[in-house]
Amino acid sequence: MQAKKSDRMPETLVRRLPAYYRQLSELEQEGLTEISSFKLAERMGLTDSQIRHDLNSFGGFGQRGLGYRVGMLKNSIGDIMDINREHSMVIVGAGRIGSAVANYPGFKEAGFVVTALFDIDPKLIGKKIGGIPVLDAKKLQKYLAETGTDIVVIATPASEAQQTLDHVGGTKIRGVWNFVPITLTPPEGVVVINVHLTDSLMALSFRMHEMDVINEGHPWTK
Amino acid sequence: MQAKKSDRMPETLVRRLPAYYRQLSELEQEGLTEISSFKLAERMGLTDSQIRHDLNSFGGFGQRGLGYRVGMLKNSIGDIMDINREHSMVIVGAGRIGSAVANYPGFKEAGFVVTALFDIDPKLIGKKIGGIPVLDAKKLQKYLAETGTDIVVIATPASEAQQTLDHVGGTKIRGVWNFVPITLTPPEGVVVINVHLTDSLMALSFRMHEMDVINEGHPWTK
DNA sequence: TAGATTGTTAATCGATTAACAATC
DNA sequence: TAGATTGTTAATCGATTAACAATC
Repeated sequence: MQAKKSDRMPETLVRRLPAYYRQLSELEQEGLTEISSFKLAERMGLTDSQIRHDLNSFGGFGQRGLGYRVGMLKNSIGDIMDINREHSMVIVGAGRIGSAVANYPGFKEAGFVVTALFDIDPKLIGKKIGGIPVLDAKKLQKYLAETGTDIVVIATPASEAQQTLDHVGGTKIRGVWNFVPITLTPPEGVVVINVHLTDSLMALSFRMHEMDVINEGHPWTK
Repeated sequence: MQAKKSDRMPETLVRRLPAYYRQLSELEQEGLTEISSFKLAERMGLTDSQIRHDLNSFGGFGQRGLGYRVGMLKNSIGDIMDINREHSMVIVGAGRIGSAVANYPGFKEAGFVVTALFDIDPKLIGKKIGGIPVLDAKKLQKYLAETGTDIVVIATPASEAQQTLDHVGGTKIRGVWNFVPITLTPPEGVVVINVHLTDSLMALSFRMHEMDVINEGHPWTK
């Protein structure tokens, strides 16, 4: 049965889940064991009502009169996001973007481990980048079939990105993390999350410009 | 006069602006000179109504009966985002995150040029990373005062990020691009855009897990 | 117990979509 | 002109906020 789109959680809520997780980790490190929706809201710049609403869309995690247990809630949200286990990733494209991702710290400590890079360039194959071996891109499908890889990171030239995604569609991979700044069409049953860093910079530029426009009292439309 | 929050464009719309720009660039490369809201919507997975609505919040760029001029619209959206000029950036923190950003291609071709990295480590000061000089972090404020730097990229250890942001608040810098996975409090008059890559990975993990949960027919709440 | 705080429903707000007159 | 497509207002949809009974 094809899942209805309405079964999926709203994007706005999904973006808040990692923020909850991060905040709860910080509270845990501070040694706090309980927190109310009101205090959590204050720290995160949300409303208490929204937090209770968000959490209750996954279940009742709190105790009336007391609030939420920090460790228990963190663990529950970890279960919901399925990050209380290790995920393995491969990076397709060992150029500058792929190298930057391979060298990026923080993924590993969050439990996302890069096991291999793939490239077509014979000068790169056999080398290591950030301690991770670069393999022949021809062997990608075989590698994915033989290993329990969870996530494919796309870091190819723009011209190759859709084709790479289509290839991945033929494997058991169901998650793709795309760094290439183009609009991709995901194969059936594959989740694609885009990281468009240049878009993020443009949004920053817009907000800076918007501030000027507002301060000058000029509306956007004449 | 303090700008009302309501003067600011909705976040959902701001996230679509770079996507419009990117799509129009692709159309331009394909040699198309006109496009209707209907065809643009089809390519982008939006509705024609939404596109007209979005564009009209900045002005009337189309011609009834004809559609939109690709080049003209791209240029107009570029003006709105203020990306029809070069932006200069400095990166604070020349560790692994800062290096990855400094080595990342694509920013430069989008007109965002990194002019310097800053670090406190004497072993790094004086070196170059991705062709960009690493300067002494003590000289950051002076550098910002003397140059026309537009954007500060924060890539410090988590413990230093808020302090770095507070320092920046005392300069003429009004845009900060933060790669550190903590919740920062922006000084008055400074726009902060966060790039939380680990959050993005967690959202991917959630969506993959959600697919399983839906397919198994298990609701999130019992 | 009394005070506190959740879980949950109803009210509000804002964003998206539909509709159509204006006009190229 | 007739057909096409915008600009713009009204209707709808969905997300956020408010309110309060349940209960720790």
